[in-house]
Amino acid sequence: MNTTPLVQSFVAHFGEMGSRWGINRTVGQIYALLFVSEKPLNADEIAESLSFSRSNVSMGLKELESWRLVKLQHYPGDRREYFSTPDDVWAIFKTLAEERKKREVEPTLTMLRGAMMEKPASDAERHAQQRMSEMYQLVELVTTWFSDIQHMDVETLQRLMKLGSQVQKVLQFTQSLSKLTGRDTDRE
Amino acid sequence: MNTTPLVQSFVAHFGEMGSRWGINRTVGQIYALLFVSEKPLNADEIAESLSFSRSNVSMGLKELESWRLVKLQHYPGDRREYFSTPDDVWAIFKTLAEERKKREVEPTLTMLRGAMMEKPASDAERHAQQRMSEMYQLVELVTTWFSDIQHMDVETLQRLMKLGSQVQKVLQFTQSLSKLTGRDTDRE
DNA sequence: TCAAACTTTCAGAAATTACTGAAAATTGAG
DNA sequence: CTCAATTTTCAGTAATTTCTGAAAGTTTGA
Repeated sequence: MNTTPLVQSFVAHFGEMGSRWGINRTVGQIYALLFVSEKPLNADEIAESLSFSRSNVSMGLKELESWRLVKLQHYPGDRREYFSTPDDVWAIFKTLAEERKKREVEPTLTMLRGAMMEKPASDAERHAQQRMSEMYQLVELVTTWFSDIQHMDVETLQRLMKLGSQVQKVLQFTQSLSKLTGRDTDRE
Repeated sequence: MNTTPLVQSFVAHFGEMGSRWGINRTVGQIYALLFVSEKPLNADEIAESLSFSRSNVSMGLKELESWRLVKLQHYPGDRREYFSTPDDVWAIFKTLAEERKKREVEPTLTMLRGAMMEKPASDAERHAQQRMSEMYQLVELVTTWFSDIQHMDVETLQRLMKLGSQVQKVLQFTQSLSKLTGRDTDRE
């Protein structure tokens, strides 16, 4: 496997970023390599390209599978497993967001809910609960919204994106409109 | 410093989550403690509460300062520095998003721009550049949109949030409206 | 059922990251 | 300016995470 300097710098960048993220260097690099590869790669090809041990690649792929970020396929007459990333970048983004939500956001919300249920034993606890509740509301707000977006198709999304800061104007407009029509656009 | 079990579990959770994030356990715990604390704390109080060495707290606070997540204040007649987190959770969220963008997104975009400028030397490179360009567009789209949201005030934001999945409907509605009025709501 | 082809597991080694205590630097009151 | 209070730095150690090679496990075709 010959990797060109172009691909190499991309792969290296993902390695560095990966470790700044929760993901480790190896995993980041494997992902980057698969992302730009023209065709699916098997574990040995990956190991050779990145100069990792075969077992390290196996671990990395397992991790990527747990994130649902790689596709696995077979070729007739070849028993090896070939890996690739999904083509649609938006789909990749959605998967990533979903997975992070499950791993990072949900446990936090659960913990906060638990803490908020406790009877406060002091002024300090009352204050702590108040703060936790503020955090809870924000996180819920953001994730709800995020999941709404997640269910949009690419075209709608791109239109919404292009709309950009006008979202605010649109919002104000629909609100004043709802007063006229009497139909509330607000969920409350 | 006596920390109640309620606060302790909150702090512990942030420690664990912190390491799953890019931030280390110590930093996560210090932040959590400050977040729920009724009043600003000095470094010694933090060190005692969390049983960290004084120097570790110093490092952690420095890191939090670099993320602009803590406020520093002084009390008359007391030379020690007292730390707290901003009150407004939305402001905290914005700061965090801004900082992550600067540290993680910008460098990636720069790298991608660079790679995309290169003259492709092969079919494989052409394909790699195509993929990078797809990634670039997605990241730009999401960050542009994010920064639009960042500039909204809390009230508008909360209305938008409550609107939720109806955003899609609103969007479709405004689009059909623009055909009637001839005024394009689209930036393109 | 066997054996070759391939993948996974795992204990220990290597590398990285976090933490501490001691010492240096800074700060501000007198 | 001096000195005590406070904070920061940093070299060394501890803890954690990553990576490897060897061995065990699995799959499939003959």
